[in-house]
Amino acid sequence: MDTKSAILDSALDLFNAQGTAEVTTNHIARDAGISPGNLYYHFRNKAEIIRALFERLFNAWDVIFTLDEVRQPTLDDLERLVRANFETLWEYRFAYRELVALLRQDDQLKGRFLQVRERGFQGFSELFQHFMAAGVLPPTTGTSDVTDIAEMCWLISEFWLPYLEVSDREVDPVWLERGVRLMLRAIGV
Amino acid sequence: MDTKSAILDSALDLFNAQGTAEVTTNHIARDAGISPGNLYYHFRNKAEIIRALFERLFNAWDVIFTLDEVRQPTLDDLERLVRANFETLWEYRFAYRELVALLRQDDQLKGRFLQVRERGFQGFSELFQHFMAAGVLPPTTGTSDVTDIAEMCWLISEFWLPYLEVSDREVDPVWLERGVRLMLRAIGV
DNA sequence: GTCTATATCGCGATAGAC
DNA sequence: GTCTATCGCGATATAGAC
Repeated sequence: MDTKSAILDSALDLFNAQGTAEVTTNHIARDAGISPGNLYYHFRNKAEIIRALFERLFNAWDVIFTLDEVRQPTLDDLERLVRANFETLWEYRFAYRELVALLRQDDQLKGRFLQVRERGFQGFSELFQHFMAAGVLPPTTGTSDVTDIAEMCWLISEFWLPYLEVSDREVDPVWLERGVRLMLRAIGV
Repeated sequence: MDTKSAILDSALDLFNAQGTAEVTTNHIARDAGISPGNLYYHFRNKAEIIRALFERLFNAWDVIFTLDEVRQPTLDDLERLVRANFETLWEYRFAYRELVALLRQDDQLKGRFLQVRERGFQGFSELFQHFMAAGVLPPTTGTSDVTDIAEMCWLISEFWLPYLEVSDREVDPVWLERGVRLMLRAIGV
């Protein structure tokens, strides 16, 4: 049993349930079944725990957004991708709930996050180029339009879950599907 | 000079700059130029200050969303409304940055917020009915489609600013206009 | 690697004088 | 209505034994 992982598991659960500000290192240690002192053996402070959780999220993204290069992606691929992304964002829901605050508190995290996000968005935009090339999107659509659509989709991807939470709706498969549908509508299919 | 207002002004500035968790009642008192004890004469605790700031936001919304009843609204009205909403949300940007967390911490605030938001969204949806009636939107569009469009626009209204911040872009008139344009595109004009 | 014990700090909140 | 003084608490982080 890896103590470091146990700490991160507990931290994730508690952050998701109560928020990073409310959860103390003592809470995390107790939930993980270790002493507060031991926690500080594995992590220098709470910020480092948060950064480690973000790295987990980045890894999950890597898996999701690494597309099969051998064939042209389809709209089904896009749907699957968005669904997988929703599920991952739900697993790490504390992150986007508090994102602006977390990034301001930690320059190191901010830099890393922007870097990862930028790469992700670029891959996402390329998807749309593929769609145009494959004729899924009308090829007459101008470049700026494609950018608009990609950005619109990205906005939905990132904020549909917070939107549901703010609306006091259950984040369940039905509402997630609605997010997917809204995105497909944005694309115009 | 109204001390209560001075406290709220200081709190708003500090919350926007640093986040509600980082800002203590002592900070607010110092910024407002009063003693910590005096702050507690006017407000029972920090949560009450936050609720008061949300009430200010609600009032601002009231002004924005109270439409002239005598004439049919136009797309220009919609644009103006969205711009005004962006500006207000920027003035109270701490609110949507931390919204999910703030609502979970305070049931009273949560109930009030959902009530105000629900009313706002209903008024917003009615706008779209007007548009259909006035022929700005194609009348053939189904009811569920209109709901989709309204929800899409609402999502943009609420999260375009956080989206900009997460993107590390300046929240300036140019980027705000882009939000408006994205919304008009969602409507299909 | 993990524990217990503890130092240090600062926040939220109250009491009581003016 | 405003101040100063202060209590009580709990959080972060470290020291040192095992």
